[in-house]
Amino acid sequence: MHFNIIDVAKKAGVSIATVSRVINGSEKVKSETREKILAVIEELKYVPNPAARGLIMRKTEAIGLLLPDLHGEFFSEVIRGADEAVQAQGYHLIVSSSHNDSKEIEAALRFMRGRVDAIIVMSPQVDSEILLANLPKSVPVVLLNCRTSNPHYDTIMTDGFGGAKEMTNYLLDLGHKRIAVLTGGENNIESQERLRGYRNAFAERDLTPNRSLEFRGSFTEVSGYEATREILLLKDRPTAIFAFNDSMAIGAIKAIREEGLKIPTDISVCGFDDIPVAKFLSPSLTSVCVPIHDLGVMAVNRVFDRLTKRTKGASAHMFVSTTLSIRNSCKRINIMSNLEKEENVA
Amino acid sequence: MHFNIIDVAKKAGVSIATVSRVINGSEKVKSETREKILAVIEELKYVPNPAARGLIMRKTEAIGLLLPDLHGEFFSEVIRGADEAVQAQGYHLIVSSSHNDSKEIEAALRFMRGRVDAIIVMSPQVDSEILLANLPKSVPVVLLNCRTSNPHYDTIMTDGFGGAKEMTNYLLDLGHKRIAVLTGGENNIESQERLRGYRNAFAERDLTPNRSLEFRGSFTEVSGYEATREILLLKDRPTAIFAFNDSMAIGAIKAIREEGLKIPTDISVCGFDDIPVAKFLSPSLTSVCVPIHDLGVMAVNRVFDRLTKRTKGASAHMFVSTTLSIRNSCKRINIMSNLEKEENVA
DNA sequence: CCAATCAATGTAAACCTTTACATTTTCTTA
DNA sequence: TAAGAAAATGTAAAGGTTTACATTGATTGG
Repeated sequence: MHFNIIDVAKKAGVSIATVSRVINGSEKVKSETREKILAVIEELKYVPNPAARGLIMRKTEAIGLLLPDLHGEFFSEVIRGADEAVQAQGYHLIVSSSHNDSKEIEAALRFMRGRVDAIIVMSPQVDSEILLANLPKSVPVVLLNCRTSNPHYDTIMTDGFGGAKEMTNYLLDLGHKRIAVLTGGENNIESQERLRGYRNAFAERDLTPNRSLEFRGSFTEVSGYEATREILLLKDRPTAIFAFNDSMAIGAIKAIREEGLKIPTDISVCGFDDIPVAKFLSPSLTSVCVPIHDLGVMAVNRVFDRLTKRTKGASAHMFVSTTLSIRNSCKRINIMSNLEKEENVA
Repeated sequence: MHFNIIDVAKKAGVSIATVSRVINGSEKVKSETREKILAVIEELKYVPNPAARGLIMRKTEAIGLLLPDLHGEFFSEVIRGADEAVQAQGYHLIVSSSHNDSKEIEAALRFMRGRVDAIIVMSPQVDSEILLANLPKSVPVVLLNCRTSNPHYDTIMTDGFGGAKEMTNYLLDLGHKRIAVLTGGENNIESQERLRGYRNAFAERDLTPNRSLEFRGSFTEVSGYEATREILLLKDRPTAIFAFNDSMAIGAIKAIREEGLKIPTDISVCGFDDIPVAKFLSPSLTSVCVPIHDLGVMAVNRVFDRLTKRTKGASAHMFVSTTLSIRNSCKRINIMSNLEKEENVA
């Protein structure tokens, strides 16, 4: 059984108010009294109940973080960044996963009611309506890569369009024409944006990307692996595979290796996100670098801005740009030598 | 502003008790009344405050999970397993990281007071005393890979000793004699156990492992990378590197590649944990397979056992055994051909 | 030596629920 | 139709805190 503040007060022969005062360091308490109380606290190993305190203070010192999933390095990094930023303020993190399911989102958001001072939601799949309907009105909310344009909330979006476009341009510049893409889910905003970027890069060169080279994955290693096996069966094999995240790229690499092909000699592969392990793969993976860790930090910092300065100001909409991390998994295609080869064959 | 149960009661023209009854589905309320209340709840978008409910019910429907770190696939998998098991019971997870710092452990444990129904702690580094002093007495606790032999708590331990021994035997059987190891921190129980297993495998063959081949890492890619660079400088280079976790193995692979060496042709590498990405590396990484995800599940299940059956029974001490995941990063050394080579040189 | 001031401490309301017990309303049945 | 039972609803305490306000005791100035 745990003791409460009343037990401490009784044992120390004072009122609970005085105990509360020494716990919170505030007010002036006769040092004699203070020490006596401290001694009792130590003896009873009394720990204040933060839930009760949160109730009356309307301050929990916790931030809620709702992610689609807890699986893999991407989310792991977001969590780490958020946790870092939160700990720096003496706060704590309450993490939940939604699996892109509106019921789970609702459950998680309910759970957080009264338990957190602010909420960060990352939900690239579940659409506006459902999400917004469940968002609490009483605490600050930051939307991370959510498919909503509601200007009422603070939002942070990574530039999937720009990143994918840049990567596609890079591949096109290397001479690749047949570039297969591995997309995430149909209605995943991140996947959609990346697809848009990919297509746009082609369009700007008056090229039409081949729709039959757009393969549907689900941001998992396995889905990348399977889609790539299909791709490798194609008679006119693409010269490059652009996976819309690194996990799928990792799956793709495995499938390619199993087929006895060499990367990037036989086929180029690149990913998106630039998760920490990307640079350690072999060949090291060329990827679109998203500052994943910083995404978490930024979201938390935004939350604290709201929390401290009672900034009633208009909501902020941040756009996080990406950079290319060029490594060794993509190769220039020598068109001339290709032509020559064909000529030789002819 | 959020509404509370009193607002709902007023608006519906009933008492808060009745509102509470319809919220909790219990008791019999005239269906007419029930519907009216439900309508008001809907209208006001009322969500009960679980913190307040937790206070009086002494049940929060949350489980605390305290990990050394939130970084990387290993912890990510533990979290995922725990989250899965917890969600299956309609519970939620409160995750915190301690960074192996006793102050942070204390802070996290304080935070959890009154906020969780049970706590799972993984703390391979901070020692018994400090940990035990801060553990709550009022809720079930499960210790995951902690350096304590206190029989009072439920514990789950992975068999680091057995796993490392098995892997070392595997390497010895392949003909390796000079096997370098990359350890975790000095006072990390997991690292200690693995080191013990490694040494024991040698001892059982009446061999003495070369202490100068025990390199100190910290379970991170970078530390594995750096230690390996040192190793590669050795005049009498080891034929195999056994990293005590996969992250360090990944770092080792990078260092080896940078040196222009081939795995496993020039040097064998293996890891520990068998994180999901291990099988996707190239060469795919031979590793000691720890059922990471299941560790989380087991811990949670143990917690629910305590929570449901008020099992006052003696605490359980589970020992999780490992298996070898043999892949392509380790090669048999042909001792004969080595000898021949030397002879040729001579 | 008394009133005024100030420091130290105590009392009780508030935060938002749930629920045992009390009360009111409705329904049965003689 | 009245009494008694059953059903529906209400009242208030409890859970563990914080804090505005009240009270006590000591100190100071006249």
